Amino acid sequence: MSKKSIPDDSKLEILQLFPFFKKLSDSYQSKLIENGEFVSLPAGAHYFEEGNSCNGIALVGSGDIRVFKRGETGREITLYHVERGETCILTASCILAQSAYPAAAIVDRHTTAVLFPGDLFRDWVARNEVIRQFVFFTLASRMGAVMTLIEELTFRKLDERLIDFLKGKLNSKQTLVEIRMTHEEIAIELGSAREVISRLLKDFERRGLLKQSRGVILPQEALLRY
Amino acid sequence: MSKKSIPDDSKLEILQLFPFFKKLSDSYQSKLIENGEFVSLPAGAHYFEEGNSCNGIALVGSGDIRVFKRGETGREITLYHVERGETCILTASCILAQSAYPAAAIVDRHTTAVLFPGDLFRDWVARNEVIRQFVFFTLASRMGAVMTLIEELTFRKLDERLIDFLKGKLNSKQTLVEIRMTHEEIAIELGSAREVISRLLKDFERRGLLKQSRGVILPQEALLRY
DNA sequence: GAAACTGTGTGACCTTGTCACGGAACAATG
DNA sequence: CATTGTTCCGTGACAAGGTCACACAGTTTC
Repeated sequence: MSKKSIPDDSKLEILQLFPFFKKLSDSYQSKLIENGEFVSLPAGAHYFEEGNSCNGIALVGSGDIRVFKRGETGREITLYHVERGETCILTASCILAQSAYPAAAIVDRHTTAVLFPGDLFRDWVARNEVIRQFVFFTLASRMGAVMTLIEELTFRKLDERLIDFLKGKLNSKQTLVEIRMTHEEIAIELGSAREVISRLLKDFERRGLLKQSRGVILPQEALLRY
Repeated sequence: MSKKSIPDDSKLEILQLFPFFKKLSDSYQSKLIENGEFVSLPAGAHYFEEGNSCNGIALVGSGDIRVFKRGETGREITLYHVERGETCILTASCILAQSAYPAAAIVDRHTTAVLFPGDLFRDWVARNEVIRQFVFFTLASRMGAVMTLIEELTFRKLDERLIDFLKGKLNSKQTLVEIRMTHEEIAIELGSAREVISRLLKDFERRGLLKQSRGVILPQEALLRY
């Protein structure tokens, strides 16, 4: 994990992505700016391994941290991503309950964040209503998301989930842009196997829902109708 | 949901199952006793449906509430049980984040509990360190449990999961007592289908791991070696 | 351009979920 | 106790998805 010091204004820039920050009193705003550390995490860095204890919480300004579970066979499933304007609430939960981290996390794309020491954070949650609300709200929504994931895994078919996943990749852009992911990466997102994703994508291609080339998927109009 | 008033001492009896209660100041202990309502929930009662909002949190004294997800096909998967000395932390999370309940819950066995109004509970969590610790600790451990469930669903085979489940039923008793559950009930616990459980159990029976009769599974020595 | 690596395609096989039955054990009733 | 209905279990056929083995096509390295 590489870190370097940076003037307060880039910390401020990140903190301002979080609506709760603006609701804080001036004195708390300064506390956060003073005690937060600006960190820069290179892609590929292991943010957490399963069983680690947490000693800091990060508010992410840019990049992407992937939180996932790894099975004994080496297969993986992504639980969720932490991106611009979000925080890894699982870390918070560990800090507050002083328990071990129940998953692994890796930096998918180069990430910048403001990092706060765990004990300080615990103290703030105890004293400040706004921060506490933020924590509870984020915890509850992740909890809901994780339960929805269980529902998906248990009841939905993979082809539907794959189509939803691809459409989700487009929604953020709005147009039919190409998706630069390998079949392996997609399998990891959905908790499936590479071969299975290959088969499904091939089938989608035959049905005219998309075109493929090495490392690239180019969705077609037809995909959106599913 | 049937409720009836009961003298304070049965409320006290339930509250004393929770370690955090003893750590509270006398004044908070009295607050809890005064403001808690003793409730008795008959088996089969719908405690919550998905999407409900939560207006109270229950500390369970006896019985069993099952929290689960239901798929479109009618299949179900159990997320966890709330039993003696536990609380449905998901309710707490909803109350604190003022969000909707992301699952369904049903009373599996007749349950007694002490129920607190949501807004009062929210206030206590804000003011009292002991209660807040309790909430965070419980939230974190459920979060961990749910993530472990995802891991199980994604990576482990059903026969292993079924054996673990059966052994888990024994651990609480310690001896090779009979397990009184139908195949259907087991399927619901594991998020599988009745026919699949039937097949596996039949296979286990052939291999001498257990004996079966209608509604009853009688584990054998051999089961423990798996 | 040969070698090494990475990404994709495919067939065979196994596990699990689904559907459609049939039948056995049990309970309630006249 | 015979009849009827309900609950629970067994089974075969098929579909979906995970696993394994291996071939081969693009890319990068040297």
